[in-house]
Amino acid sequence: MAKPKYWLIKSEPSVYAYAQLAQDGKTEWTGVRNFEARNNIRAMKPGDLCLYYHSNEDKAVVGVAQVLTPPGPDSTAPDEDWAATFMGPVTAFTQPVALATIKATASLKDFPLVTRGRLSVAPVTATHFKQVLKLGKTALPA
DNA sequence: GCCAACGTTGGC
DNA sequence: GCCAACGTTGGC
Repeated sequence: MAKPKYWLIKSEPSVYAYAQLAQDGKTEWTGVRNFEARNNIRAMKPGDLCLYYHSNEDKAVVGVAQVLTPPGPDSTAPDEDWAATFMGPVTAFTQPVALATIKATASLKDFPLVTRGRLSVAPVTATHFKQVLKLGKTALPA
């Protein structure tokens, strides 16, 4: 498979937590209602890896998800021009990486959670992705 | 629960 | 095409 791209996706744990994704095995990632986030979804391809951030209650990156399908229309808004993909679980972090930790890490100064707090789907560099994995004390499954 | 940040909308 | 008003998000 081609080299994956990396993303940050956000969800409120009370709406759809990572544990729910792990339990479901896959879910349609819907509800994005922001043009920039939509365009980011449209740039996704199967095999891309996503850091999964819990906003509000947790304020921490808690795991890694992966893109399962090419982006298509958001089935929750069939008459509007939005996008969605199916996501599957990859691994939960051994240790969640708190927003405060990310903000306190100099090399993550440009991480999208810091610079673009409200963007729900954002690209992440391979370097940042690896750093967050390390902070989460987690390795990707082989 | 408050408020700051920011994206979107709509009037001009 | 600008910009003020508004609504929503999300950290604190």
